[in-house]
Amino acid sequence: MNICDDASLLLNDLNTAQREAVAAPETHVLVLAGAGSGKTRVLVHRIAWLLQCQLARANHILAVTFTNRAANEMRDRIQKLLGYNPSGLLTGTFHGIAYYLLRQHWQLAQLPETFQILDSDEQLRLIKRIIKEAKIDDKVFSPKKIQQFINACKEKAQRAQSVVLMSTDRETQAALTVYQFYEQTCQQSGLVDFTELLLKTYELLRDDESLRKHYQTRFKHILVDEFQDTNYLQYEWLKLIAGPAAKLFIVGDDDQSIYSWRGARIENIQLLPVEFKETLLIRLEQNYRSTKMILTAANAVIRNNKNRLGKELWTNGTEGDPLFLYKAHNEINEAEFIVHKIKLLGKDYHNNAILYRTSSQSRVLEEALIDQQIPYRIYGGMRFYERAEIKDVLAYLRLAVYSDDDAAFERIINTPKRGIGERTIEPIRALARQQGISLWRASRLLLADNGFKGRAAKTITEFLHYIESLIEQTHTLLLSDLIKKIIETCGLPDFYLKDNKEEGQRRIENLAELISAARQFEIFNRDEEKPILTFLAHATLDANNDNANETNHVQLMTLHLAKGLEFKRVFLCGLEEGLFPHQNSLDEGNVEEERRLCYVGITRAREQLYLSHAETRYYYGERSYSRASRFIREIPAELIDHIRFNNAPNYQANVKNKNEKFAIGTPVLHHKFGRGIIVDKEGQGEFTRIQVDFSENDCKWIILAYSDIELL
DNA sequence: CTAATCGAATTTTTT
DNA sequence: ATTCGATTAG
Repeated sequence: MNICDDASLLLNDLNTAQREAVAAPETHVLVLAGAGSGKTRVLVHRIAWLLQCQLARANHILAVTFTNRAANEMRDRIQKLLGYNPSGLLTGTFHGIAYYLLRQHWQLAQLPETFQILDSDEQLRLIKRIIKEAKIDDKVFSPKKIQQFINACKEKAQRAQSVVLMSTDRETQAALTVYQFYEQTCQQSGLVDFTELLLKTYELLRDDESLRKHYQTRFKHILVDEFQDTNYLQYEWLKLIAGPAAKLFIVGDDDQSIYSWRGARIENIQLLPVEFKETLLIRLEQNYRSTKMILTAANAVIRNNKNRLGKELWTNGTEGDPLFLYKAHNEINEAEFIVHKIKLLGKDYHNNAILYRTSSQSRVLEEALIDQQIPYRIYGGMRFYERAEIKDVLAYLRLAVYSDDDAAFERIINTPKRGIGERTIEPIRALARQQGISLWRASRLLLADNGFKGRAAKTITEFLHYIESLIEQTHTLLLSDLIKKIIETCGLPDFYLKDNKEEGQRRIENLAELISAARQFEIFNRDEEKPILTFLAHATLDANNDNANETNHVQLMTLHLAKGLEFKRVFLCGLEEGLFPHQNSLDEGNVEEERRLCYVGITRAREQLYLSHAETRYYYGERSYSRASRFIREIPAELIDHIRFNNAPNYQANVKNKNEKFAIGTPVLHHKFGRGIIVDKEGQGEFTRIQVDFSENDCKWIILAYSDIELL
């Protein structure tokens, strides 16, 4: 048996198309992989195939994903499949790999060895600071807009000097000025934002021929997952690192492109076969996840999009249940319906996912789940390393490792409050700007020159001494002990407690968790040469500390977060015009992306799919009324079962105005059931009982009324 | 310098 | 409704 016969075992449980992809000859391959068609499987098997057929050694292979979740999953599955962990195989996110390259070549990239990664939050803070310093009117062009502008420029590989302005209006001019200052500050403070990671490596490879040759020779096979999410810079970056010889193995699905608002270019996937001649195109259309009903619905919806490569999912699986549709009176009623159904459908709560368009929709759902005492977990929101307390402590650490880090300096100079306010900081900034030095150096200079008056001099001295003591300890203490030390001595815990007792306690617990995380890190990275730097990068690049407990919870998340996941039962809620598709997308003329989002949502379900919409819901504290989403209409009616739900035929509340006389036909508003009219009444005074029709054609609700009923 | 108060803005989110 | 930020009063 030769090696390739052995490897053919890898092909055993694959279908024809998957096999064709995995065992493809050494050319470029573009795999159009529909939802649930086993794309990760193909990717992982391809790597194993290359290794086992000895087409490549592990260090010849580069595998790129977008999220850490995907990268971790890929690594796990490769190890499971091969039975060992191939050393030298480089897998990771675009940003993770770029970071790796910059750490290797920091000198060539003209960075300090201890350069720090700036997350979007810190990037925004920095931009705001610069706007203030440059005295630019932030009402003309908001900081967020400028942040987007800068990132967009970088994603087009445009430096501040080389920006090609589309328009020369005042706003754009101002944004460009900020961009210039921002670049300067980052360079000076050794700060690299997310996009900069990619841009810097891109420039490095572009401008340094020997380095470029080195990597182009090393990587003979480059595999990319979720290619539809790449932006311009990532694509250019990829082409550069691939060079003329490397073979690309690209997996993606244009129908699941839902990140255009973040710069993802669906065109890349269409461009690839044109730019890389002799690309083998393979479609994976057999779906192993969902029932026929669900797939038919998904196909029917996505068919309404004009701009697609074309693909139709099919399955050998069962017909399955029809889709269920519930029309709710309002968002509370919708939530009650979903929770009621979940309760009815058994105790395997983790089989249920509730998906929604906007995260604000989660609150009502959460309340309904609490009300019925059903365990749940909301995904998204604040992640561990994004929490203020964690970032505060890490800023101390950053300043200790690299004192010129202005972002870290600004963050903690007066956190906790030590009486260093604007009056004191402003001269430091001025000096720093004037001399072209960091805030840290400026404050030392100013102190030496007796530039601080009275109290300021004392507090600044204390602060500088404190940081200096930390700097010394970076050489002696273990990472986790250093963090522990910082927490104990910096005064943050007391500061948090003083601000808010309960919240403060939680923050302190998180700080304890940070020490554990550092300990964990030490254990898993024993031979790490620069543990502090790597830990800090890990904290920013992989902010998720998700101890995804596989416990029995209903899962709540936005549709965006659901991509790549699957659930036995999916509740897709808030299917209303204006919400989903979202009004902003309609205004921008980007319904197709919303439709792809809907397609993603539908194809998350293995067995049952519940759709729901509410006739009215609260929106920014105001009631709004909307029609059912067009996406519901795009699903063939014969696939849909309309369901009714009668959860409160006798809703009781207290009379607010006992002597009120209610006439039949009076329009009323109820916080739970929405708008209706009084159709009947019995009794009077204190125990008046009215019957209200809250939906013209459905069931009637008898209300024993009325503190929360408003007469209209 | 800090605390309180008022007003504006509010899709989606990874790295 | 709720949050964040800027302005204003202590």
